[in-house]
Amino acid sequence: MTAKPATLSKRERQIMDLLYRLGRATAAEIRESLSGQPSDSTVRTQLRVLEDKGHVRHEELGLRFVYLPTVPRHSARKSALNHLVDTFFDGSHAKVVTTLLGSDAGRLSDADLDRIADLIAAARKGSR
Amino acid sequence: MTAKPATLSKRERQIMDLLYRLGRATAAEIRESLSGQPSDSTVRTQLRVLEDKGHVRHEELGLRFVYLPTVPRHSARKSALNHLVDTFFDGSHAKVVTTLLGSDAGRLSDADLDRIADLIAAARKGSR
DNA sequence: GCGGAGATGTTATAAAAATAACATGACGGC
DNA sequence: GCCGTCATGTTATTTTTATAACATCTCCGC
Repeated sequence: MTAKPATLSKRERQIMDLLYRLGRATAAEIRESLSGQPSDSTVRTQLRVLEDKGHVRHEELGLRFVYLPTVPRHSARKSALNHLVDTFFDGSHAKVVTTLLGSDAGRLSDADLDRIADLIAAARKGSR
Repeated sequence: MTAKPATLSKRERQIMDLLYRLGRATAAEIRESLSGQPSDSTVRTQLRVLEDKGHVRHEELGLRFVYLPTVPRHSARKSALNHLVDTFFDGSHAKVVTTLLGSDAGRLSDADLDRIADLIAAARKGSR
């Protein structure tokens, strides 16, 4: 029982990101996805540290541990998004949206566009 | 001349974020905005390390140094946004957009909404 | 021209992170 | 039942970070 600090080092952040992508993962799975070839024991140690700090918890699945973030994805992504908006987009949601819509990568389907258009219509109504 | 690693520690990230928010800043300005009360000398040392690693550079303004990121804000924010989209939104731009539009914080003005609507119209045209 | 305020440069030290060696325990065959 | 595999637990070591003391230099005003 050590607990507390809350700040994340670079490797810890990598692991947390991975967990948020995957939802949950075993030590072995995490290890495979990490850059560098960290030893198995390295990864597990870090997971234990993260657990100490309260960032992850584990469930026992059979005899292996499955790790997952303590902060639900939804909350974490909200903070992350806000932080990014403040840091790179002057706090403007609109700037992010226009950037995304303008992106050539264009990962938006017609259905997506429809849904977004609806949201905009709704937002307009609300503000009148 | 040491150079290289490229990975950012937590404090370093704080500083970089700050620089991206402000655009440029002196050691003193950065110090003021950092949590904890790091000594002046601490901050300057870290700035020098960041410079070593190639993340920031400085210009001499009179006799003081003004630090600024080497990677232009635009590029950095692109990477940051992509990373966030991949980590928390399953790689879907649409999900981010709907989240932002749905946010009660509602930082969107009518003018913003108009602009976004235009972009959507354009996107639709493009895909037909 | 001297002294101090406010910069920067250099070097040192404490704390944390990153990595891994070594030890232990639980199946699942043969 | 014994052995090897695959997990986990414990502890140690190296590297990097984080922080700051101490030294130096440059204007500016008196």
